[in-house]
Amino acid sequence: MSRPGRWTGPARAATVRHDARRPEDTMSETPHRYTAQMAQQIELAWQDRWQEEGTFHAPNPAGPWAEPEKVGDREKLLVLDMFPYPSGAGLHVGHPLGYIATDVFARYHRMTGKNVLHCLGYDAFGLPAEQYAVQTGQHPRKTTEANMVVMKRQLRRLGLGHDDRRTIATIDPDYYTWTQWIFLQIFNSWYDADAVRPDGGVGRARPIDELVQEFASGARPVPGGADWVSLSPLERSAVLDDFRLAYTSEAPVNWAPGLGTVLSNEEVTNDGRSERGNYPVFKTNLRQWMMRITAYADRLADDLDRVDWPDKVKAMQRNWIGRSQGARVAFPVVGHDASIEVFTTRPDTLFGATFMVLAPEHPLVESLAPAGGWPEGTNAAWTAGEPSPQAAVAAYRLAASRKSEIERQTEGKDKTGVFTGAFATNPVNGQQVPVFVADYVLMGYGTGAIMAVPAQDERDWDFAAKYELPVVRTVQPSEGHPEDQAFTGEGAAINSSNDEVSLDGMAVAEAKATIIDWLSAKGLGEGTVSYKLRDWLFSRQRYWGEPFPIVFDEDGVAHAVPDSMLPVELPDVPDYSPKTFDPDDSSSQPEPPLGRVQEWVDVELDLGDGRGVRKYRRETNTMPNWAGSCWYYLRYLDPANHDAFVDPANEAYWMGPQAAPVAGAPEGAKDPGGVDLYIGGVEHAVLHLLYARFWHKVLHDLGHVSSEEPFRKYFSQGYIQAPAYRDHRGQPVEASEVVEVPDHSGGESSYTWQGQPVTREFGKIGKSLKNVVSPDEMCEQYGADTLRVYEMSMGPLELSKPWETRAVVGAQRFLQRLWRNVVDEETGEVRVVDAPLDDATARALHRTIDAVSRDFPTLGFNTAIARLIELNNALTKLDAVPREAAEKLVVMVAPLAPHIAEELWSRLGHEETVTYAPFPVADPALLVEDTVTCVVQVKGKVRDRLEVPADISEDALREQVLALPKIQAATEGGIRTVIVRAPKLVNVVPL
RNA sequence: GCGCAAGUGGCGGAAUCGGCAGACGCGCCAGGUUUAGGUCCUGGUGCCUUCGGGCGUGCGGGUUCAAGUCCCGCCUUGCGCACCA
Repeated sequence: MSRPGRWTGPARAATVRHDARRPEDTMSETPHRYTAQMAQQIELAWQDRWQEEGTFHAPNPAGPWAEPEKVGDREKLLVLDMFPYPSGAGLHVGHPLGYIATDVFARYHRMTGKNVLHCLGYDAFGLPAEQYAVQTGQHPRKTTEANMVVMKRQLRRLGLGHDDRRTIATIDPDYYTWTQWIFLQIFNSWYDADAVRPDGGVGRARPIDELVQEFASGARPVPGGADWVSLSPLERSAVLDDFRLAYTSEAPVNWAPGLGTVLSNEEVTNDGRSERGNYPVFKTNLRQWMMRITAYADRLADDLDRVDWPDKVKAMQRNWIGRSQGARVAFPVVGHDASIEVFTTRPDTLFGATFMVLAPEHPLVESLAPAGGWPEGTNAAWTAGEPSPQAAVAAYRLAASRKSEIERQTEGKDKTGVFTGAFATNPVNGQQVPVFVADYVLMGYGTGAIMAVPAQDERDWDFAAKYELPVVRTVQPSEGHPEDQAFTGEGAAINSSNDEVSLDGMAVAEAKATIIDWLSAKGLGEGTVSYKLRDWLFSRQRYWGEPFPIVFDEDGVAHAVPDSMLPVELPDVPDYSPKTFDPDDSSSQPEPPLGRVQEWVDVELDLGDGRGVRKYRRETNTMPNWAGSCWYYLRYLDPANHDAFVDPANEAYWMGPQAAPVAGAPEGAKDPGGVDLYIGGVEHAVLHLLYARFWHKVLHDLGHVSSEEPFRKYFSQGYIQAPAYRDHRGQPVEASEVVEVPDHSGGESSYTWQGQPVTREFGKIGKSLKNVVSPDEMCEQYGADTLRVYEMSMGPLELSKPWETRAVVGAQRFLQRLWRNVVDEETGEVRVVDAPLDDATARALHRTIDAVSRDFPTLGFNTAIARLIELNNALTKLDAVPREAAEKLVVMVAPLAPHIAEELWSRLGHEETVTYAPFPVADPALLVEDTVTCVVQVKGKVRDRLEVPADISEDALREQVLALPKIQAATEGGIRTVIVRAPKLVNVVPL
């Protein structure tokens, strides 16, 4: 290796010159020390150079930016962070944690020769952006764009190696053109549950035109039995709405008057409030846009097996989808045409069903209750003191409708209900069982009705106990099971036979299968699957979102705006604020702000459908902010493409399925493809991550993308918490103004704010706890490289950990020592020597290379930094640092602290950026030691140590150890055994 | 209540297979540089100790020559779900 011995700065290098130093440094004896000011100059200079040279531009194989010669046969790597919302408050030090981690990972892989795509855009539509605008009295476009400028500056200051050409924002018409286009793809599709997919699975999205053709030709019967040709456009539209993947329906939706908009189930907390703003949410019947995500429930659940995600997040998604196997069984109502359909996961316990329960909202409830008084012999406890079943049911339903979700919950396990006065027939044994209404059965799950089996279900047991209902055990409880409790475990079926079928003696699984077969054969029921997942409510009564590319004709039929007319631009309006109401006014109705813009709403268009120019009304709802984040990662791949949302070749290159499936995938699983590494917070586990998977699968079915999953590997990073302080009233006080008072007797420090004592806690960084630490102030006080190294050294990425500003100096000292190993602090000269490495240094260097190149790909940045510090400290102790060691160390530090690495790399005589310098490779010969310290134990406790050759034989080692004086002394009474694990350990066990 | 994850120095955290517990950093202690403070540098730093050693990875048991690591029971904290039939 031949390098200039002295730095001769290349003309274009960003290298800081002597004359750039600050006045106070000229007074000092170490004017060339790596200080915060020095770091600042270096960092800004290199950020400029990166931008000028397009250092992080990733070549595409196809599309407008095609550079196939630069792509070559390099392996690709797509590394992304979750789409950030450009907050008006700016970033705090918790935000960049993930961004820095992906950057280190991306930079490391560039040094291994991969074609790495890493970039970041802005999720700029949506409620928070709009609320911020309303608060500040400015148009959301203005505030959002201003926020993006601030955030871009903050991110740039951190030295993130993003391909800046690919920075997109959801609010750009060029972007939301394609969001609307994808919406129309979904609108114009239906889910054919019987269609065979190329991968052999069953069920996929197909164009709606194909369905229309099948209806028209008679190949597929029109639901309801009508003849397609004779249906009116409105009737056809209604039929298709039952098939489309995006459709309007009149259904109970989540209405938050305080927010002025409806919300999806995923945006409502389980205590019935809005996730954003914590407003009460009410169920109201409204015509709204829905997405048929339920069609994909199975694939969304199954395909989790093929992605590399945290188990916790997979569990959360599976839980949300809530798939359970069971059976539907019909119970005919006595003296009535109707049957009550129930869903049960325990059809094996049918013989133990002793009563039934309907949800208060169940449509049959009203007609079930017989006119007149209570049936003969009705238990007084069942009547709630009402004179008749109809009165009792009406009173109960009214009471239930007035209860909020919270009330239903806080009432806990105390079951309430009333008898409807009706009986139904248990199909397996002909027994007539009473039918109740009770709010422990939920309308939103299964069929909204259950068969109650108190012997095998705790909830039913509680209800039966309270209302004195019979209990029939149909599963033999295990020995010692209390008599007064339901038995939900495994056991042999008992009391379960009729003239045709007997389950007695069967285990649960066999009994289920047997009874389902019998029910199916008799036409009384069938095996089925039930899901918790509901269709996705997709409209919002908000201004700041993508307009729907939909117009309604005078009959009220929805029509897609033709692709050629996209985008449907969001009109600029003077009044963009949503109409909000008293948060508790459940009778209020949403009013979309776009509805106020008459001249935008009423249009005359030729949709190109042969009907010529006609009058239409535009859809005035807007899309939820999830729309933009459902596909942004695809746009990164080809942001300048005007012919397609992404060129298929670019999608296949960056995201296509890989040869080998992820670790842990089932045997023989096909790889789904997707982003190679996706890092973001776990708060999106069932929102963004589920919605994006759904859209991706639709796009896959329609042939637009080759990958089946958007995010092949997802990693959820922990949060950074910061100390927060409260005064005696419990009010947070400004954390930066708190003074620590050390306890001199060795106890814990106490804290004061403006002289008064305050208590400390650790919490989420933010305005509400007044504990914001901004990356800007860290960059100013220490430099971006120091901030990066500190954040990456705090601990494992997945853990939440406390921020400690005073500990940041440790990272700075490391970089300062690194600098000093290369640059003379007094003269600024490069001080490395062109001398060969001594043996110890060579070994230390290669051990570090080995460890670090195992840590970087597994996101073990904290341990990588520890090893780099060790090596750096070892070099510090040498009289002079050999060039080879310095250069390799600089290259290894570059992913973590890229600016100082670039500067040192340049001063060491390299003209090219260090970004693509090859990562050092460890020499295996230098990883094996000649001699090893052997630990000598007596009964498992360390008693001595011994330097031995690494290749020593077991016998020789045993002999040497037994000859040691300490061992001799310890084994005077004789030896029971000697365990030898050559060369590292010998354990002697005396008698 | 159910499910999952985690409990290691004063603090953040290290520790492929069961094989030297506490890497690295903060803090703290001592020394050096400095008029002084800070910065910076060097060294030390689990606890106890009669200086032999003893005790130590939430608690109690077990397996093993050997346990932070494996098994059983419990406690605590965090997260998720929460009448889902």
